[in-house]
Amino acid sequence: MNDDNSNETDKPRSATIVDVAKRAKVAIGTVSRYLNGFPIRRANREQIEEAIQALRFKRNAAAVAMKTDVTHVVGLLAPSFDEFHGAMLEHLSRALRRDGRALLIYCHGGDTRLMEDGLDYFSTQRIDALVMSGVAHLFDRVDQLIEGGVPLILYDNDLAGLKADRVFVNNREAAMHAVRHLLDIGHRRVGIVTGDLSDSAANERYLGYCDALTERGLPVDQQYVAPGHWSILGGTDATRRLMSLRQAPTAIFSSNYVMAAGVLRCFKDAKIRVPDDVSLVSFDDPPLFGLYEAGITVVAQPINGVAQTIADVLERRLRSARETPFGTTSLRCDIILRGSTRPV
Amino acid sequence: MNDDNSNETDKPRSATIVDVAKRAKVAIGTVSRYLNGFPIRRANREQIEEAIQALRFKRNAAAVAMKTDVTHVVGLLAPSFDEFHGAMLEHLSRALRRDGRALLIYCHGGDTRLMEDGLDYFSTQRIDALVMSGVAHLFDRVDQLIEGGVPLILYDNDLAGLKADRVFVNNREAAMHAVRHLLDIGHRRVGIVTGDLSDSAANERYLGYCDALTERGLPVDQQYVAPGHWSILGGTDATRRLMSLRQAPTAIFSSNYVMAAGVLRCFKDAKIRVPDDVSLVSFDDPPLFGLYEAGITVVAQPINGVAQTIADVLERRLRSARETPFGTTSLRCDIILRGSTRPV
DNA sequence: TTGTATGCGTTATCAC
DNA sequence: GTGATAACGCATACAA
Repeated sequence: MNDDNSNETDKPRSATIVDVAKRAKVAIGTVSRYLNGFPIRRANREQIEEAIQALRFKRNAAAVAMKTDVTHVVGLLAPSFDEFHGAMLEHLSRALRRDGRALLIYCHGGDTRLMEDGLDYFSTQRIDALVMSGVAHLFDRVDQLIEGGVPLILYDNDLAGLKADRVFVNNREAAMHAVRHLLDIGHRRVGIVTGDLSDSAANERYLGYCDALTERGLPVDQQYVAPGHWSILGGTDATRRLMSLRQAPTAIFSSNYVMAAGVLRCFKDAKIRVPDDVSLVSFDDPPLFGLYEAGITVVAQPINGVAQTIADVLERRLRSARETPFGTTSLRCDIILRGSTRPV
Repeated sequence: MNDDNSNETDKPRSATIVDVAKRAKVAIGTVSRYLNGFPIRRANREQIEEAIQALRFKRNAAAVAMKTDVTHVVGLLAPSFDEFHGAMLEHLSRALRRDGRALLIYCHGGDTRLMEDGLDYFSTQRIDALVMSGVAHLFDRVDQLIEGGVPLILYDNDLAGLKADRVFVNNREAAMHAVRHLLDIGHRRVGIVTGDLSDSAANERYLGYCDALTERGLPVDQQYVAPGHWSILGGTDATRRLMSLRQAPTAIFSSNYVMAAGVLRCFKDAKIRVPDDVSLVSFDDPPLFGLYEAGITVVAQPINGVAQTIADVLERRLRSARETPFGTTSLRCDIILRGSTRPV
């Protein structure tokens, strides 16, 4: 008899389905059926519910996972949880909750070793699916995970060739519209601060920039293309380079908000005023951009929309087998005109 | 014999410890011993390692959890993942990883129903510990979790009476220093935008504000105390109220950065210039505050320090039994002087 | 509908 | 050190 719980120091063992069955005076299978929503005789149901309440019974997810191979946990692998990924995480977390799932997160900070460690951890934890922003050199590891039966959903940045669902924004068109706006108000020398062009997101945005120029019959002058490596420092350096050109640009398009912060940093140091001296448009719309001086004109990603879509796609794939063909969704970004741009 | 895996559509069943044992020609127990770092005969070790590689074996965390009641997963319950909680999450995630743990997150957005749902989900998932920012009306639910054997660590906001470890910042002193700075440079009418005073964080910061005034022999005039309810809108409203006083304050202290954004919003709408017309100091230092015009003077919370401390405390409590007395750590905040304050 | 029995992948407890 | 074997808590196939 283990009825005497003599060791008080240890974690108290919580009630199991057996305890519930015993107390409700029904069979263990009946309790299980109740828990899984199958029809139950009314009297039994009440007994069971009473027992569950009284015993504070909570299903043991580990045991369920072992039986069913379903954990109701989705892995999220991200480089950081800044304004962008943080917002993503928040919305995604809520959206997944709708279907009874939650996010197990792993933050790799761009470190390859950590990414691989994260993938290992996830496969040990038997996550139901993986959501991540693509990273090129992770192809093999991620592919193994997929072959191991873990559905993958890519957001933000693509990783071509993977058997995965994808949810992106229309990077190219959005960037094109942003730059077109600058051209519309008379700018002719428009600089771009790019992310790493090996990243699809950076490349697409760069191509959009080219599209806008080409559309107007303007050449793509490489001296106006400054790599900012997605970082604030990179953004500052890139801007410094751009602004020291003999023919400095009159407008700058930043491929993300982090680098735009770097751009602003440079402007601040060099006493360059926005938009009096230079116009600025940035991808992403972190909350504080609306407040900066006259406000920063931005390409606002529909982060919530991306999160909802990921949750939808995930739910469908997890529910209806795995045979569905993989799809790519592309969501439209809005351009928000604020005070950081003005006609030349 | 299930050696023929005829169904290709389903999730392929991954290798188990049994497969490894078979291939390595050792007993299953030996493999387990190897996996858990116990001494193993050299020849066996090599066999096992080869098998693990070849079979791509990954320990099944669900099975381990079932046996040991340890999941290596820590729950994080937060209202949102904005700049503050997002940064917290990022640092904490990394710090926990050091000890082989990861974060399962749940975002409640202030909704009581969601909080309770989150707690239920966590207890089903058998998290090893819970990290959260205290919320008053959750006392009973959280207490149950603790009684159920889940260690709790509180950060950001206290929830008095709970058997938990606590990691906070020196809210009161930090706020006092911030307001003292305003007094030092000659301000006499200093307004405060407070959070919900039922939250310890808001109250402490308010008390710090009072301390600074009292220290200088100044009265705490309630008309200068404007509740901003932690929200951007609340911050805007509060500021509007403060600035429409016949004797409007010449400086404002905002109890967090979200409300400070609201303050700035109000200033922008009312064409009030910072710091020419009014000085501003805010709690929290989101990345973009350093760039705003002349920069916002802030009380910077050591978010990384808090995260590391939480990880340390957690590790200790999870390792060395539960009998250790609960502790409260208070970390010091730095004041970063930037351009949003100036002498009257 | 309900009860019973089996097994999921590990760890832990034994004798060896 | 090693090899068998009994749990862990639950879902499920099967017989009733």
